Amino acid sequence: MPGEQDLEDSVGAAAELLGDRWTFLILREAFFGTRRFNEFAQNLGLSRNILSNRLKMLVSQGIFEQHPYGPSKARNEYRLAQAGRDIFPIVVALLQWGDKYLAGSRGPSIVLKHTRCGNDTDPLLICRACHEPIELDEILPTPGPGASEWARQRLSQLTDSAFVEPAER
Amino acid sequence: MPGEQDLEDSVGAAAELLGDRWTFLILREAFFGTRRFNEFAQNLGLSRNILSNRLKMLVSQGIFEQHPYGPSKARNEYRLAQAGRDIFPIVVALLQWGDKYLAGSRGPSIVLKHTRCGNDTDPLLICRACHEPIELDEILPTPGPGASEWARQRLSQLTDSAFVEPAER
DNA sequence: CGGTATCCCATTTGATACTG
DNA sequence: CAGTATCAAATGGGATACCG
Repeated sequence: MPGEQDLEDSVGAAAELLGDRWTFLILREAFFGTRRFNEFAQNLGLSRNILSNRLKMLVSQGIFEQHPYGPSKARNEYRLAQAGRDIFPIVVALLQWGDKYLAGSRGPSIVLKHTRCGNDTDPLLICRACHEPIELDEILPTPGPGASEWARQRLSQLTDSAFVEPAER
Repeated sequence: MPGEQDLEDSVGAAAELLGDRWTFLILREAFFGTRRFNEFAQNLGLSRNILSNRLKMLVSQGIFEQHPYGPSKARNEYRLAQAGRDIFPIVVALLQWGDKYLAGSRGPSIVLKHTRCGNDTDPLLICRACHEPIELDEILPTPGPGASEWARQRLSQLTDSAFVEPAER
């Protein structure tokens, strides 16, 4: 069991839930159109008991929805529900980072094509308010309504751009 | 040992590297300005041997840089290197998803303030080419230069918006 | 085909103790 | 403070066998 004050924020909770050796891969498969149990198992090469666990978890979290199909509806397809579709930005962010730092000399294995405009695209994060690109040193985390007292304390001590190289202390 | 064809893409590689129970939390701490061994240990409540392992891994991956400090430079600070700063979009994406689906009734624990424009912000993903927001059903993954033969095969079979609800098969 | 149950092994975890 | 070493316990993994 971890310390008492972790998981207070959504990063922790989301990482705890999704940050699993297989979960992201299952999700990636889903974004590639995979829907059936055996397709997941074969494409990823994971054993079926684990797949069963993960799928069950993901359904219980509202990330996948089961859709019976086939003769007498005896079988299930796993389709992304809204909570699952909303994971796409996370997958994109992982893809971009991996391409930049892990892809090796051959270059990225996957390129995202934006069918709306026809270009290969490299998604960019902007501020929804002012439409400028998000720069790390222009973002300050502040306590929100759900912040614990501990988190509130910590966050309110942050000065602007806390991560910027500090003077030697 | 997983199947033969997994980890072919950057999502898999990045998830394998970062998708760990503690790694994301350590990174989040770093984005909050934490730099010292004991600060990490205390704020996260993880045991020091594990922290030691993770930090070593993150340094070896170029995510953190060690900066000696203190009397006789005997101690190390862990600062985000460029590869580490570039993880910020992933953390933001996790935060947004977590806030939306896991935060509960109290609301998000962390709000990102864009100091440049002064607003609390909810970062948005847009296409770098046409500047329109990224919609899941307008993105098609295509094989890139580093794609394996297997990945190339699979991706080239994807039709437009593969994840969209299909007709019953 | 679409799972579930069982079993065994490798790894990881966290407590604790120790060192410079 | 900043780690490393050790170790028992829990966990997670895959193989296999089994069921509707």
